[in-house]
Amino acid sequence: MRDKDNMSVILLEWYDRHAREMPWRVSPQARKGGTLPDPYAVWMSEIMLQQTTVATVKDYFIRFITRWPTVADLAAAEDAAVMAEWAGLGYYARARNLLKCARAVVADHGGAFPADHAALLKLPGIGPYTAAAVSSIAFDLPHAVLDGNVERVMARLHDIHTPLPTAKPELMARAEALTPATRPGDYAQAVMDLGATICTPRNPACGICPWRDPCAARVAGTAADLPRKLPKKAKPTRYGTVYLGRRADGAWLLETRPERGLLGGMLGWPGSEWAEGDAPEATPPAPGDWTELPGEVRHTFTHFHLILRVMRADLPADCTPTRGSFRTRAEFGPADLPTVMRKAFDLAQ
DNA sequence: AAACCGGGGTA
DNA sequence: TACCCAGGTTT
Repeated sequence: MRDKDNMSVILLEWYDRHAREMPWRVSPQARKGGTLPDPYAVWMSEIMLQQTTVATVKDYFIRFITRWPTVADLAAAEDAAVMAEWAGLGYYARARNLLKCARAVVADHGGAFPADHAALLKLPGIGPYTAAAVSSIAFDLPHAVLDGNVERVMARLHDIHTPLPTAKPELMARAEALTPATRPGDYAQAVMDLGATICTPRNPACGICPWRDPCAARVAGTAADLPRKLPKKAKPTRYGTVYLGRRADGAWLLETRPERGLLGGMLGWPGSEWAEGDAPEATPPAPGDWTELPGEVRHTFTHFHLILRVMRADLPADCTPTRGSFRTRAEFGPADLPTVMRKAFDLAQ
């Protein structure tokens, strides 16, 4: 029962009955018939799924694949069009690397994703996890995927109490030891599905788990407490000011943020720096009768909380801004903004 | 090795 | 409101 081949067979039998439908996925039945998914679609979905839930990704994936059906189409896209389509999904470096990677696949690989794990790893935005996911799911090569789901499943299956990230090499070794030579692509998706639907962070459904018998943590009663994690440090709060200027024709004064750093390459409102402690000095991006809006914008990023004052002004038709540029109603919609900037827009409506 | 990157869901 | 989740890149 604990034999490696039996373990994978048991999980694959469960997956054959319970595989979740996803727009980028080929069913286990179709895969048994020899159909493999489009590597471009697998890659696109895996980039979007980094740090992001399936429910959120689905709509974005459909829009991207519909608008850019092949990697060559994406490689030829305008940078600003891709960034606007990505708005709201977060971690915007992913979108910049998405384009870089598409262009590298066209330039260096003749427009076809390589199957080889090492070649995938050299592409922008593709790390160990994504390289293993693409080579296993799209090409059925036996590479072990180790995402947060698999880390949790392995920690529980083997009752590993070492906290993350220290435990990562051991969890990887366990994941590799279990990866089968037959149907490795379905196996990779199966173990991640198991973590997402049965072996969940809280309240794992051990009673209906296909690996219930061999699971060491279920026997020890420690499943819900694993994996252990090193404590994280508290988030500081930063303060800042943004300026929402509107011209009589309805155009808004916006700026494109620098390529690197927070919200890199995205549209935003001109404003002050964001700093801890006292609110930093703020200079309007154009002369005008600026008034502070009631309320404030609160937003939390990965490593700090942000509180923004929002200033509003109606600007003259001949306004010459010192920062940013006007975008007409046709050139701009709030959906093009990252969430924190859209919150400021909502406050002004 | 540690810090830097958003947004959504749940309690 | 507070807390949880989670790969890749940069420094």
